[in-house]
Amino acid sequence: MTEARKPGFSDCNNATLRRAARSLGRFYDDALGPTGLKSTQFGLLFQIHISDEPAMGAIAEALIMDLSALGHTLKPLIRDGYVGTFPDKDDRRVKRVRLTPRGQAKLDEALKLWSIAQRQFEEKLGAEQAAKLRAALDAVADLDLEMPAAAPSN
Amino acid sequence: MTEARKPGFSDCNNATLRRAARSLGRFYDDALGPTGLKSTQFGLLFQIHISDEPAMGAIAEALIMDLSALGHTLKPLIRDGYVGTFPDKDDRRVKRVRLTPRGQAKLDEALKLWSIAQRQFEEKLGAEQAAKLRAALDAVADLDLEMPAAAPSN
DNA sequence: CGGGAAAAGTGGCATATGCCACTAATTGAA
DNA sequence: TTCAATTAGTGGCATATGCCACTTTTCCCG
Repeated sequence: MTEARKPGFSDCNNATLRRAARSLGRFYDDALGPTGLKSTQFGLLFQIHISDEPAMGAIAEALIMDLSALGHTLKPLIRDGYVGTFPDKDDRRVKRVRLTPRGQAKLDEALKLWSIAQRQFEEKLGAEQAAKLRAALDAVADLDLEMPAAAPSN
Repeated sequence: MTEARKPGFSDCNNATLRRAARSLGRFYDDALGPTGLKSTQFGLLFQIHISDEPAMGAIAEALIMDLSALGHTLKPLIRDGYVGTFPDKDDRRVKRVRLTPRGQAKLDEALKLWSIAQRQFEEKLGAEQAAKLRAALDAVADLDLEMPAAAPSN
């Protein structure tokens, strides 16, 4: 049993990517478990940390995620007091985000566990393989994928 | 502007993977848009299609997803009449899944659009790069990732 | 300067995924 | 045979993500 995959199985790049994402996500989630953060939240806190009080749009762009999705994802972090927001001085449409001291502390705590998971993963896959994989993934993410938009705009 | 990523940015394999998944997912979702299926649903229908009336557990294992998550994901597909379930003859705990004629037709319809997206993606990234990437992703997914489980079982 | 277009978020709705606590069936001993 | 352990799913709860329709601000052009 357990012959899970058949030859010619799934050549779908997207399906393969998601499958790996579920697998790896579980691993990092488990590693971060003690902090109470999901790996996605950790990634978000980290992105905010390395940015300078970024606007929501900037975060969404960096992470290639929908702006409204970011807003939703941010809520539990705000509720738990890890991040705070404030309006931009010059453009009242813009909402900037930053870590609270509590959020910074939580990130520091999470970074320790993250680095363990990261190391373990790279031990299994090989640091070079991992680096190549990340590079390939970044290439995919930054690809200019647009549907041909069959219908001429008018 | 748009200097999204800084050097030494995110070395997190998981974050990089998710970012790429969001990006690629959007592309395939757009491509499948006309069918009303999300790329995840397409993948699920396809997995059921290539299996022989698989049990839910078998699908979950193949896709490396949580069994309950699979159950949830299956609901809209059942509601829309694309898949049906029935109890296993020998083990009443087991619930098997199969495509309905309507589901088969929808899958056929989706496959056409999927292949266009797939081709376009591989044109941009390069078929060989894509194949290598899928292989690497499968390797990651099938890695035996386990937390060291610090606490001895008892 | 006035009004329409563009930009940045928000809220609602729907799917994707996970974990946990349970229930129903089976299996494996004693 | 009987009961504890295991297996397969279900349901509830929470986060992750997207799209769409709006609202508020800015921008920019005539």
